[in-house]
Amino acid sequence: MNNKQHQDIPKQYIPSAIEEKWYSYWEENGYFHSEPDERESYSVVIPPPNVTGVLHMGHMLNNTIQDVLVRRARMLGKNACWVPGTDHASIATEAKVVQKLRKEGITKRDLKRDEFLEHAWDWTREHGGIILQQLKKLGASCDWERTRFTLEDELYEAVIDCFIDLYKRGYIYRGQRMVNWDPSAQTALSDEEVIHKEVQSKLYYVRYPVKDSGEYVTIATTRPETILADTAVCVNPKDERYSSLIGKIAVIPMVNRPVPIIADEYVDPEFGTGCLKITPAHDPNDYELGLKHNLEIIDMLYPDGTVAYGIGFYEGKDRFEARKLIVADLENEGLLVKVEEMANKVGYSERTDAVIEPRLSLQWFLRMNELGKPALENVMNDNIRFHPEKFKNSYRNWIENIRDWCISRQLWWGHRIPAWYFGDGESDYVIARTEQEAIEKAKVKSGNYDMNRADIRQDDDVLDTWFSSWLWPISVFDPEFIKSKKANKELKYYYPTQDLVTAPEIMFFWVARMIMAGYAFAGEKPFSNVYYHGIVRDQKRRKMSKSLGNSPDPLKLIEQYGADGTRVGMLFSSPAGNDLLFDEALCEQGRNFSNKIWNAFRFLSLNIEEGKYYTPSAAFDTGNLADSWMMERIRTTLLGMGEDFTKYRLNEALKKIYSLVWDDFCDWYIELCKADQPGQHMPGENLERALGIFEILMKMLHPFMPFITEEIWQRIRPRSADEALTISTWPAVPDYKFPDAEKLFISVQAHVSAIRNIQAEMNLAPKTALTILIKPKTEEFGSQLNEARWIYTKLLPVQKITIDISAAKPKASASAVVDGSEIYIPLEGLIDLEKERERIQKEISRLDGFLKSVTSKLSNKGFVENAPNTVIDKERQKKYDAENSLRKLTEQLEELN
RNA sequence: GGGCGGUUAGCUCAGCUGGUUCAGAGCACCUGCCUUACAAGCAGGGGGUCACUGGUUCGAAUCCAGUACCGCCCA
Repeated sequence: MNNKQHQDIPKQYIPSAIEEKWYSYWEENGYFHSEPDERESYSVVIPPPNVTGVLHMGHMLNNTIQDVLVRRARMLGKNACWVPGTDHASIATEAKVVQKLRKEGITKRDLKRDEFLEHAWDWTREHGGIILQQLKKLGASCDWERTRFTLEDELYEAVIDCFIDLYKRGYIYRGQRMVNWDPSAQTALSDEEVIHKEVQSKLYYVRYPVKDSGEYVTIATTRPETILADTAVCVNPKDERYSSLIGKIAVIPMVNRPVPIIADEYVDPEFGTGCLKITPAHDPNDYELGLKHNLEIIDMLYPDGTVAYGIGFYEGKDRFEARKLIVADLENEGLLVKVEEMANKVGYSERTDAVIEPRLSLQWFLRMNELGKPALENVMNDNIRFHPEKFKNSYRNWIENIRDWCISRQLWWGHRIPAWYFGDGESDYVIARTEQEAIEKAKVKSGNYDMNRADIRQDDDVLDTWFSSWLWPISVFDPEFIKSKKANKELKYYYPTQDLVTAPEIMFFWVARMIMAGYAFAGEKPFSNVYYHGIVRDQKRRKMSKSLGNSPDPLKLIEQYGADGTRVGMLFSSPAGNDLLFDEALCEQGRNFSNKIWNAFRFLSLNIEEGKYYTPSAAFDTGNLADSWMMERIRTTLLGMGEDFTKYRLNEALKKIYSLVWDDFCDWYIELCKADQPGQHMPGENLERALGIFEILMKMLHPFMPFITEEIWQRIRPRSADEALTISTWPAVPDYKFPDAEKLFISVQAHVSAIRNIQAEMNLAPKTALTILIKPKTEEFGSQLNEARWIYTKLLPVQKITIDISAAKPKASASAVVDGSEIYIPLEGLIDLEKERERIQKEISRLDGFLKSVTSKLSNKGFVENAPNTVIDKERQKKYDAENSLRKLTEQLEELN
């Protein structure tokens, strides 16, 4: 390194000036591209964001974590492959397109399927992939040549193949079932897409006349409008209050429908009146009871949630409007007994936030029982590891209570179900990849060999988005695999992937189903580890969302604090599985750290002598205490970080390197490298060693802060394209150890701190030259300290330093006892006796308290008899040391009086 | 209703295998400093009955049980 290239290093780090430069450099040189080779593979598939989405804080966290893992794996010499891509997000995207069209005065109903899809593709082309460009700003080291989209031709085919395959295997069936109906999007939803929220509702008590008796039976309901579709009243057979009613006929109000009063254990006598109205068409439990007791099923709602024709009341009114109307009417007729306030759970659509209506509907379902078995087993036995582990429990709970998956959606944007109908019967359909194939199959199934394309029609519906993304870890590598069953080179090499990084909220939607698909199609897990990170929340613990407007713009954060600073900010308070209370102050801390690193580098640069060239040195001076200590610190930090990474404690690993760079390297090591006199350059060999250490630190920091580390790495010396930091190797843990050097250095640090404390407490001007007298605790320690004299001189304004085991405390001096050694600072004329007494008294009481606890421990018979010898010896040593120090301090105090 | 997790400094959280003064970090706070890099900095400092109660143990923030409160997931 020479100074030519380091002129005019700005005093403050300006990330924007370098981030784009290095990202382009990395990309141009293909560092992120991976091809199968003889190395061990390390693959990660991105949780594909919505194709038309924009980067939010959740993506920032998610992708920062992935990038750290991927970059470190790359540096460990693995063939790292991070596959990026986007999801077509069926319902979310379709909703956006519908909304956009509405603004243009077009309703979906006005359009044919093809026309609508054309609009959707326009929208996708316009907004699609923006998010991937944004990820580059974050530094994400994805293999962009492998970018995938769930609705691209190849992946589309894979999903169709998947449907056909599962149908053949008997896992997919079509049936009339109670589904979650979203009246706003007018589609069925899976159980997972329904969010149950607790709301304040009203419980209405309504009287139904009992036929020919003059009696009434009172039911309680939160949805009185469904009374119109009641087909029974049910009581518990053990409920003596109602036993006389069983078998009689109740008359449904308004519609005057006679219905049976039946008995079933299902009814909870404690709830409401103990009398349950049964509406088989609009409640899942009622539906089951309906089947059991063979009740009539009356559907009273249109798909848009309005009251259907033929019910006789409130036709065309929205369900909630109808609720108000029927309550008023019931009241007028004197049938409304009372209304109670009640908290209950109501299901809402995850996407449209509409209140879900349970609705009887003909849909496609996937049987989950068999698929769930290997998926459960391999998570419970840690073949697939969850981090943190606690999520195994909810995963188990979900799979063990799993119900069949409703996979059809009444939408157009997505993978169209490959079912073709040739009649109106429930089984008048065939499953086929193409229309031609469908015609042939339909001929066979119907026995009508005159069929042509006019006689069949394809199912209008598409498949649930997750029915495509559950194939993601397979299909991104080999879209043909589902059909061919023969893995291509890529799938063989990259599958199973290593780590999946995602949020627990999509554990059921996606993670569980990927695992099922992995075993169902590849016979193998899709990934070995799942890292669940928390949700990014604001200071009030609210989830960050666009609608709340409480989310900062990630790109603005990057602009303001740098990508590196923002990454550090996100990672800092984000242990796995814990929610992150986002605070810009964290990014600020990250930016400050960038600046610190920058200035450490700047300082070293400023020490370069005109015209000289320096080579960073990997060798270090074993005779130099600072070097040995620093290398030991690097060694233990590498070990610690390695352990943190295996446990996915990225924030811990970051904290370790952060502290190594800032607290050790900047605050101590660089200080000790400095020349003796202001204005002088650092000695050449010091500089080269410091640069050598700096290189190691840049490597250790690179996965977390890729941009600034690459910039400095390239500034330290000129590098060819194969010497970029991004593709360099992670530092090996050195096999040499210097625990003694570390120990000694820590003692010296403690001395320096004690002296600084005296300086501060005695209000000495920082430059007041000090005479330091150290009385070491042992002869041997004294000679060790002698070797380290230069450290005191470098870090303190030393006039004279004496290390002498027979030293006596000079008059009017401040003093301290550090680990048995005594330090005296003569302060003739400067000392404030009162303050010094206070200082020492404080230390005495601290030690006194400590001594008491140690003594009581040692005088405890049980302890001495039971504790291991090593522990007892330690306690005795502590007691001895404390007594020793206390004695010295007491003497010092007496001398002051 | 079922399951899971949490409660440690003003705030956000570490504390992993019970044993070092183990009660810690960052931020915030107080004091002093523009010291040959960095005021986005340096040095020094104050601050917690580890939710509560009981148990196990020679020894508990740590293990167990109960209580209170908070959060999440599922029905």
